[in-house]
Amino acid sequence: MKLSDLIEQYILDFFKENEMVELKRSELANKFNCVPSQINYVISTRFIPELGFYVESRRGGGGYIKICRTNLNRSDYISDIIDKISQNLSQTTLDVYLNDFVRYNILNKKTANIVRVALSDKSLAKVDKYDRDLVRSDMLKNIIVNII
Amino acid sequence: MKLSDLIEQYILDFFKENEMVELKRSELANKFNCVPSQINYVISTRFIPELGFYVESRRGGGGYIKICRTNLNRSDYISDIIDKISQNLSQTTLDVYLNDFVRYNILNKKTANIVRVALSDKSLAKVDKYDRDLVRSDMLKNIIVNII
DNA sequence: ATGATATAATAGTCAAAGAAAGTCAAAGTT
DNA sequence: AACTTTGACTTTCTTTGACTATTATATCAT
Repeated sequence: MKLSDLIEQYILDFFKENEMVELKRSELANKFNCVPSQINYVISTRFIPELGFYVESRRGGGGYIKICRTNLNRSDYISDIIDKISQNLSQTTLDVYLNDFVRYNILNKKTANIVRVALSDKSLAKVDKYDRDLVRSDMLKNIIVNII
Repeated sequence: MKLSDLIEQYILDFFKENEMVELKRSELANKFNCVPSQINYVISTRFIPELGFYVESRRGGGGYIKICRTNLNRSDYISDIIDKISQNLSQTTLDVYLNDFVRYNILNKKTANIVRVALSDKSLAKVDKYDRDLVRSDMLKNIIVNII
């Protein structure tokens, strides 16, 4: 598994117990034997506002990175999410969303997987490359609208 | 025997033990002393949904190609369907299939509906009108081999 | 004590380098 | 003609590092 995925998982594990995770960037980088900015990469690709994570941090002595998730209930989450899904949805970001949907019980694992497959680049191979992310976004939005 | 056939056989051998094979394109190319794109050729000509395979991949560091197999024999019904889904799948025909799937307990109603919405013309609005049926066909085939 | 300044300890940014896989068309085989 | 092999070029995602920005603490002058 990729380093970034490991770090993501490590952080996500905290959320099983907690609403909020506070970490020291350099410590974490140390634990995973990487440069500190790798942590920023993971956060900016996986702990995104669209999924209800918000991140605050402080530099200097005693600095920290705090990741919180807004604890929406299921129906609030659903009504919010459509607006937040941007016009462009990459395969990778879709994955991040789908994991979240499973967490919120919007889709079960099996269905999420079907959606993942249906909207994959492979399935969309015949769609113009530059339109794929647009189409994916439309599809996901339609799915969500329909669930409501 | 042709190189492509050798590679095909090599991959198929894994399936004797396993339902899923994950490989590194460049490693495999190396083992067979060929260019990496040869692997793509083998996959795209032999590991296709029509034959019960579902393929997914990822680029970048830690990338991979994952091939999953569905035992089409397990269900004559399904393999028939895949054969029947031609290159072109209209919205209407999709509906027919989906109803069948529900009847045969392959998908539950809710999931079938999600698929219906995801593959609808509305979701595919940004896809060239003349390509929609092609895309729909690819999507459904991938879904089918994936769910079994 | 007080305020000013330096120093150390953090975190952030951004672009380049790296590590895969994908595409496509030309050339080669059968 | 159909299928296979090859390779140059593209795209996607990750890792790294040099440089910047911010904050806390220590030190120094008054």
